[in-house]
Parts: sequence; C-alpha cells; structure tokens
Amino acid sequence: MATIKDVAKRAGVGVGTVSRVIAGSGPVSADATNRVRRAIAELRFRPSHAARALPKGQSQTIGVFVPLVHGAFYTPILHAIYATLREHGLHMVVDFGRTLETERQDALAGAEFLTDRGCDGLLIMATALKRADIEHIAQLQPKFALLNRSVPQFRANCFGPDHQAAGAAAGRALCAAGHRRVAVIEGPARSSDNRLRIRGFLEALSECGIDPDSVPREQGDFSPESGRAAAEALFARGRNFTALFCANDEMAIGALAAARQAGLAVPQDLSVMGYDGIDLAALTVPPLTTVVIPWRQIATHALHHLLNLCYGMNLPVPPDVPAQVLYRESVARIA
Amino acid sequence: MATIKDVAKRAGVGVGTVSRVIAGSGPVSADATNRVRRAIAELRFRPSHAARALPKGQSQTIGVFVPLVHGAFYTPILHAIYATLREHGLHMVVDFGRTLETERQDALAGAEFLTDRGCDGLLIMATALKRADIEHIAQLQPKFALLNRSVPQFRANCFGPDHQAAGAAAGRALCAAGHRRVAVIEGPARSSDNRLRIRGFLEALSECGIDPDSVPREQGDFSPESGRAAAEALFARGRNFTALFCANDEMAIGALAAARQAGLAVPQDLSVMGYDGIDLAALTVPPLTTVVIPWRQIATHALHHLLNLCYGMNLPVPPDVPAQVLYRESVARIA
DNA sequence: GACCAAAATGGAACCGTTTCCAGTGTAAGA
DNA sequence: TCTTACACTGGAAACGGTTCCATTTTGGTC
Repeated sequence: MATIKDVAKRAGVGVGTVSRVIAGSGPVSADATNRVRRAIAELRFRPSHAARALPKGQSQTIGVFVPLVHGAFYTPILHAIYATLREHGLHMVVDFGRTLETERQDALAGAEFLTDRGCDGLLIMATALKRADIEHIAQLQPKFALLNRSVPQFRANCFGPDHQAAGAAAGRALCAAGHRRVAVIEGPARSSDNRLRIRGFLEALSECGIDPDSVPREQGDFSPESGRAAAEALFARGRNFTALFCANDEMAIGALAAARQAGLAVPQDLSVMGYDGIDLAALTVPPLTTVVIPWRQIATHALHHLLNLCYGMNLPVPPDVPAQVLYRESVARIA
Repeated sequence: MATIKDVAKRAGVGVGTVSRVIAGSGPVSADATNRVRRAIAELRFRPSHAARALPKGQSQTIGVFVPLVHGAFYTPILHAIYATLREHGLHMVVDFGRTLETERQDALAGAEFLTDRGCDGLLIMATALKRADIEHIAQLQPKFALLNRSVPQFRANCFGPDHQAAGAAAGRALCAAGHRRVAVIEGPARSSDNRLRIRGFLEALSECGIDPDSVPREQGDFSPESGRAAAEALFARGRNFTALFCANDEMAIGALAAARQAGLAVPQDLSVMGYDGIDLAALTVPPLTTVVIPWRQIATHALHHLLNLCYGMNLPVPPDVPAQVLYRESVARIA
C-alpha cells in the first residue's frame, strides 16, 4: 500500500504539502495541488484510518449500541440515526447485543468496544443498564447519550418517551371502547421501560374502576414468538377478557397469530392493542391499533444532542411530541 | 488517558514488558506481570485501538456491508454473522446502504469505508453490483466474500442460493396444488437474484403447461408496503388468478394485507406464496407458505471462507442445503 | 530596486502502540 | 570455575499520518 511519503516523492513535494492537500488545511499552490492529486490517483493512495486517528485524537465516528441486531423495532431507529449521521458526513460504528437477557453486559462491553475503537461519542440504547453502569460509561467516554433509559444523575444525556403516560393512554383507550375485562402481555421485568408502560396502563384501568389485581398477565420477551406463547397461555387460563394489551407490537403480532389458531376473530371475539407503532403494524391482519411512540424522532434528537456535545454543533433538540393511540382495526368498541 | 509509557513507569518496567503482558507474547516474570497488571488497573489504562492497529497492520475486524439497516430480511443474516464473529473473538464493523435504489453506489462506498477502516476482510451483500464493481472491490481489498451475488471470475468468493432452482420449486408447488392461473409480484429488475427466481418460477410453470406470458406481473421493491401496493394493482386489473407468488416474504405480508382489504379470504379465495422463509412468515394470518432459503447457513459459510482467507483458519465450508418449500396455510389445494 | 507581508513549502517531532535486538542475570553442564 | 543456553528485560525503531515551525518564494508598494 502506498503511503503519504510515496505520494510526496512522486509529486516532488514534502509530506506536509500532501497532507494539506488531502485535508484542505492550509494554503497550497494550484500547481502543487495538481501534482499531488495526480500522484494520489496514480498510486491509488488511500490514507490509513489508524494512522490518521492517532495524532488527531478524533475519528469523525459515533459509536452506537443497540440491544438486538434483528427485529422490527430496533432497526428503524438505527436507520434514522444512520441517516442523520450521513447528513453530517460522519461515520457510524455499531455494536449489537446478543440477546435481551444479556443486554446489560453486552451494552457495557459494547461501550468499551466502541470507546476503544476511538469513537468520538456514544449513543447507547439499553434499558437494562443500572445507575452504576451508566457512571462507568460516563467515565469511559463522557460524551454519550442514552436512549430509552433515564437516570436523574445524567438527566441531560437521557432521551426517551414518557412510557407511563403512553401506557396510560392505552388503558384509557381500551376503557373508552367499553372494555372492562382486560388482559396484558408484558415484557421482561428487567426492562425498565416495560415496567413503566405497564404501570401506566394499570393505573389508567384503575381510574376507570377496574381492579388492576384482577388483570391476568403473562410475560414475554418482546419477540413475536413469545407473544404467541403468552397469548396461548392466557387463553389456556380461560378466556374471560375482551381485550388484550401487549407491551409491544411484535408480541401483538404473535398474539394475533395465536388468536387465529384458537379460532378467535379479531376484533369481534377479542380486541388486541399494541405498543410502539412499528411500520409492520399497519400490515397485520387485521391492522393493529397501537400506541405510536415517535421513536425515530426521539433517536434523532438524542443524536443531535450528542453531536452538539462532540463537535460543538448547534443542532436543534426540541421537546418530543407525545405518544398517541393510533386507531386501526384490531380493537372493537363494545357495549 | 493513560498510555503504555505511564503504565511502564508506574510498574517500574519498560514499555516492551507492558506490551508483552497485554498481548501475552514473549516471556515475562510473574513478578513483573503482577506489577504491570496492577498499574494497568490503577491507571485504568486502555490500549488505543488506532495506535495498536498501526504497527500491527491487522485489526481483528471484519467489515460487513448490508443493503438496508431495517427490515425483516437482512438483520437475521447480520445476526448470524455477528454471532459467528464473536465466537472467534473478532470484531465487526457494519456499513449500511440507504435505499435499495442506491444499493450499488452505497456498496461501493461501503467497501471503501470499511477498507479505510482497516478491516482485515470484507463481507459484502449486494445483488446490484456489476462485474467491474467487484473487480474494483477486489483491488481495494483482495480478502472479500460476496453474499447473494455470483460472478464467474470470482467464483470462489461468491456465496448464495440457487435462486433459479428455488423459484422453480415454488412454481412446481403451485402447479401441484392445482393452480393454473397464477400472478406474480416481483422485486426490482436491477436485482439479479430477483430475476433468477422469477425466471425459475416461470420456467416451472411453463413445464406444467402454463404460458409464462399470460402471467400477470407487478413490481415491488421488496418492502411490505410495496407488496401491498402491487397486490392492489393486480386486483385492480381484474382478479383472474387463484394463486399469487411473491418474490419475497415481506411483499407477501403486504399482499396478505391487501387481500384482506379487498375482502378476499386467504387461502380460500386466493393462495399466496412467499419466498425466503423469514421468521415472521410463521406468524402471519394465515401462516405463510414459502420457499425457505437457508440464509443464515449461507452467510455463515461465506464468513467461514473469509476467515480462512484472512486469518489462515480452517473453518468448514460445506455445500449449502437446497431451498425447500415450507407448506403452511396460505396456499390451498384446488380442484 | 529594495523592502515587506503573505503565501507556500519541507521536514522534524509527535501520536501510542508493537517488534526486534542487544544486553543482563541465572542455572545447568563441562 | 568457566561456558553455554535461556529466560527475561529495556529501549530504539517503525507504523503512517498531522501539525507546527523555520525557511523560501511570491507579489505588491514605495
């Protein structure tokens, strides 16, 4: 591989001049610029990223951690982040968790990996992180933003929706449609955002005069398959409910499949409500009524904040729009 | 940030010794090892990735390009790649394309980004790449593997299913179920794998005595939404077919939604067949009959080949299992 | 033609590692 | 006691860029 010295020699200039041509820093005569450009092309010179990052101490790269590679939930968020980064000519290095069970340790390992990688800032999505973990990350790389996890100590670095309010909106919507007997498929207990949305949902029910303790609940792991299994377990316990709230859309998709398998028509025999507002929810059979969280927007704002931090930019970080129930066809109004 | 020199000073040894302790290369006395380890811990020393990669010329990192961040198709493949990489203690840097339209140029830019990033090898998934593009990539980084794109010149580096055979299997399955009037939702014409599977499908139909030219066709872009639109267009042209073959499962999901919207029961009024065998296809309403391509396996084998190339490993690269039709409930047998 | 500021330039020092080589200390063998 | 081998060690050189400083060149002014 050709180095900057080879280019300098070929162009008949010093290495400093070559560097200035490449980076556009400092004055270079038109003549020298041309000779350097030609030499670069002829030698197919490509500057080494490692050699470049070493003296500069900056890599124009943001590190992103996402709990899972797959699934309909995380990837659109990643897409939004990536698009924004590209707009600003920045690079992204992603690290993924293996499973939701190992999310916490994966996120910690990911933060180390990304920091070691010379990322200028970290955008981390992991609800399973404890306060001490976040302190650890802050020590590793003070320039970071947290997505969907909030701790008072780092309030300014935390971005995410008000899950409790959003959960409450779901509860109120079901009550308003006349449902009095409701079941819930919740996510993993370790996930703080799950706990909040379930709490909000049950509180709303309570305000409508429904005893939260009477609500049958099953737990899934946010995957469609787990939603199916949870729904089946719920059906097996005797189907004395008219509506089913799922802690995310993917589990709701599984619940829809389970309902069909059980011979239940949605929404005539059973209403199903999701959460998150993933794109796929528009294309289920029937189309899913869900609580839309403006995830892409939230992610973009978190990133804006991070870029302001890292590069002294001045990107807007407006308050997020609140979550809203999107009425499609999976919830029926009953007497 | 502490450097290796600080550690050496604190431990009262030379930098060479510290480096040997960290890398486990060369002999170091137990005493020195302990002092170094302690100093590392006390100073919270973390070796700089950039400084390390510079003299070594290797980064223990594989670069992966995937056409899209989001969607149900690419991410499980990425997941399989990531899992294998972790098993071998290697890192991954991913680059994504923006849209399927820009796949070709994004893949090219991605190859450059990943190479500049010091990746030891490249795993690239992009059907839109032309032969010259691949030559360019080979020049950039001779250690590469191609997923789902095959060119004779680089036969050994290419991995992917036999789309034509798989498409034919779909066609035969529909014929065997008694369907004589069939429609097709195909993917983008620029996508070589799409062309192959459609060709195989139509050839199989032809062998069953169905005129390929009589088959109504609409084009989508592999997204669920485009599948819905294509199905609607097909319905609008008069629904004189009993079965619909979709070039991938995601478009089939969209077609299912369109069918419901049109008041068509699947499979009673219309049979729908997918392609790929994504996980979600098991949870649609009704569960989708599809051609299962062993994508995870293919990706793993491509990666094995690449690792053998990069690190002189000796990982198995067995022939892939052929694609198979998985019968679920979206295709009816008719008279 | 002399002078000066600004533009342009070459090259040394530096970034933080790895690697290699020369050198020291020690134990075993003659 | 003297070699000899070997384990261990320190430090210089190298990796390929960026940056800064000293120096040369240029163009404009009087």
